[in-house]
Amino acid sequence: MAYVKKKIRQQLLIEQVKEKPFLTDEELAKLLQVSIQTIRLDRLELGIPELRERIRKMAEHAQTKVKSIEGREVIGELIDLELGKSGISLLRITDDMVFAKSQVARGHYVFSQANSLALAIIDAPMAVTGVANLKYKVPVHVGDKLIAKAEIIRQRGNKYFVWVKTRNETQEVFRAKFIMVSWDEK
Amino acid sequence: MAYVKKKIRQQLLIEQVKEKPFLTDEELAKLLQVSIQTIRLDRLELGIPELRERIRKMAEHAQTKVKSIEGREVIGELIDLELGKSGISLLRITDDMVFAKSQVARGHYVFSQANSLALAIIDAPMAVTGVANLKYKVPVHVGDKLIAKAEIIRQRGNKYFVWVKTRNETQEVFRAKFIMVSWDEK
DNA sequence: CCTAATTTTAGTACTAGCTACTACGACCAG
DNA sequence: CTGGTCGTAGTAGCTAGTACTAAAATTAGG
Repeated sequence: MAYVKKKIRQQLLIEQVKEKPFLTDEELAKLLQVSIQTIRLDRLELGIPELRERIRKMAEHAQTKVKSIEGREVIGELIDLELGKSGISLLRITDDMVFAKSQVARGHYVFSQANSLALAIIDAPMAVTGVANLKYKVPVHVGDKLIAKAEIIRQRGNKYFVWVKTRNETQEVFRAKFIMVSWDEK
Repeated sequence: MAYVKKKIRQQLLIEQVKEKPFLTDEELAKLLQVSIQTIRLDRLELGIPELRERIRKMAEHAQTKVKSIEGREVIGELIDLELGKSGISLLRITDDMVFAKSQVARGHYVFSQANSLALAIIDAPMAVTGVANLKYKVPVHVGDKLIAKAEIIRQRGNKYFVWVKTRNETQEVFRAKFIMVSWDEK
């Protein structure tokens, strides 16, 4: 009987910590109606770190997250790249990229993948987007793996005409035409 | 002389804490070649909270930040909104939005502001982007305040035609035409 | 150069929120 | 009734501090 109780309590503990990571052992003990020592033992058994560790990890995670967004020149993962010709990138849609209500991906993530890929395949030190024509064909959902294929179809002076087609597992979801403009440092 | 030194040291302290918030007083003392007590006094004077407080605030911030990104339907700050008609949003370009090399803003930030604003002004429970035509007129730099003005110019069934014009302080930098598609839950 | 003020360092007592450990009593099953 | 699991209790020790007092060092002013 007590054996079962323990498991239930530990389950509750896991839930509590997940929901409210800022609770001290003392507060957890009061919540679960046991002594502090029991909480500590449970944490030890379950491998739950102490309050300070939990908070520190959250803060560290938040920091590295910010940095990784900063340093990322390409949205998504570059799978293949032939500079001056074509490129392929992959982006997995996570739940923070979609609208809470509809679970449909925000348009700018799909755009960002295509746009940054279009930029990446251009063989020039610096370039910016000049013009873009986009067509969203099918809504994209959480879990979808978006594969964007970009191709330079024409080059005229410092202007590059790039086509990007994005597919999920089953169909084409997005299409874009970019005119990218490059320039050398003056 | 020492009066100046103190100010310099406190300035260094502020920078250090800003850059690496995970340093203890002891580590800071070693870095700045003074005793722990001096660091504590400086923190007291400067109103810098202790390590644990700093970390806790970061973690709390990270938590609310995750939620606010989820909840953030609009990139930038909504300044004005007339549902079904028009809207204005402001986005300040920070250094993590630009290319390190050229200091020019990545195209997708400008797009995201416009796209999310176009979406926000539509008076429907759910909508997605269908088609977009973009024109980047002038490169945008760090510090620029982008003011995007969106206007619904035509509505045909569940299709909304939206124009967005984005200016910085001096000129129009971006222009977009969107066709947004709305739908009711089925 | 000496004194006064400022700045820095040293040290103590106390705190939260723990870990790691030992010890004891309750309960329950075979 | 004896062994094993559980929960509880309590101690020592830790980190990274606060809050305080006091002394030493430095510096500026006269």
